[in-house]
Amino acid sequence: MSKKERQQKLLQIIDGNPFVTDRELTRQLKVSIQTIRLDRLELGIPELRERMKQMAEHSYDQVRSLPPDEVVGDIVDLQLDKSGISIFEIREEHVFSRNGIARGHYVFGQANSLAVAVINDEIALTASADIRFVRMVRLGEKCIAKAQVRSLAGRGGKAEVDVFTYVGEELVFQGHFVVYRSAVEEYSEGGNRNADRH
Amino acid sequence: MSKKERQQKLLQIIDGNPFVTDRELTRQLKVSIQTIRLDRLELGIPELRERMKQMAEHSYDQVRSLPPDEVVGDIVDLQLDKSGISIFEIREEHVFSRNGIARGHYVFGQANSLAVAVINDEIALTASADIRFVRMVRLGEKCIAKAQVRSLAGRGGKAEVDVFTYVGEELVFQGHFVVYRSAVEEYSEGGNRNADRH
DNA sequence: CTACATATTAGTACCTGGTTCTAAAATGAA
DNA sequence: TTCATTTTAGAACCAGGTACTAATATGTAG
Repeated sequence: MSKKERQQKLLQIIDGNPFVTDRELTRQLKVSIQTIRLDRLELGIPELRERMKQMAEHSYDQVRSLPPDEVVGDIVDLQLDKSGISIFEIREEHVFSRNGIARGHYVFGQANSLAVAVINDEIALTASADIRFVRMVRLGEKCIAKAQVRSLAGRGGKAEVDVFTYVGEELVFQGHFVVYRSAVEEYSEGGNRNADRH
Repeated sequence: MSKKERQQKLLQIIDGNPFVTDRELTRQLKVSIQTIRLDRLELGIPELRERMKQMAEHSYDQVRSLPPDEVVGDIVDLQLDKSGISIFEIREEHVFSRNGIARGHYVFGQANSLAVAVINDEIALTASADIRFVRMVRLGEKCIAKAQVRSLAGRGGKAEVDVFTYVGEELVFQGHFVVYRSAVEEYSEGGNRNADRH
């Protein structure tokens, strides 16, 4: 095996399992530990502990900045039981890698989260929805979802919410949501805008 | 400062910054490094490197188990243009932290992904859907989605797919999806079961 | 074949951030 | 005072390295 081949293999192994020590690498590549270390040096791969530290710091930053929270999208305006607006930017993790088109359930998720948030109730649950993906949404586009409460029964009843999602002037998604309110055990998909974060 | 107070403070500091070394802690708490280590021992707090390792492994597991990929759920059976079955287990990251109920767009996403995957076409795109959350899904429950292709127009036409999602015997979700096939630029939400992973 | 360059291996000293253990000193309460 | 608890000190050891020096292999061009 040539040096290049070995270094390619080394990259693969570490990519496949970043938690591998140099000692384990000597076993897999059948070269001395010094060679492994020279290879890492040439390839700019830091030592195991540094790799773990970077991963830990990265995930720590992510946890701080990206709370995997109740809502998809930022709710920028909310008039309870009336209307609401949410903004959601399509990033790498939301699209099909092949063509850069947003995965439907994110677009749906933004609308759904907003529909639930706009209903002023301890527990609001989506019961059903009628939706249309009007045009596909691409990586980098900013989706602005606007919700309007259409009808509103009393506590324990159902509310109807229409959501229209735009990119710029263009309509990309529309949905009609039926949301149940309070203590409804039969019907599913719950949420609460006041939910404790973390 | 009493021992208890100090240990409380130590917990706070490490919670606030898991990357702190014992040496830094001696400065902040004004006790010897041995005391810090005895405190960590009593409190069951592992050493810095172990903390970093755990964080790194945790985030690595998440990345592995949660490929921000084309499909939500594991497709276990697929008869193109006919039917398909997908399994999806509701985990921590899929539920509202407050009540452990699955967020709707994951349940939707499983069904949607399956509806798109079952259509035998380079690019299949969801055009619209009519869905109902029959009962809420809770943390730990395993959703089994079954898709049936109801009608199938030729290439470039539209297909209709029904998806029923069960937890055990119970129906939790049902959806009727209209999926467009091939080179349809107007209609959105795309996917391709053969898409390159990674 | 020889000479030279490159690649590989070996070995030592040293580093961080600890653990484990023993033991001495300080502190507090009965 | 006496005894228990708490705190500090110090030494040996560990993993998983870095940094450096030096010897040995291996390949390749002339």
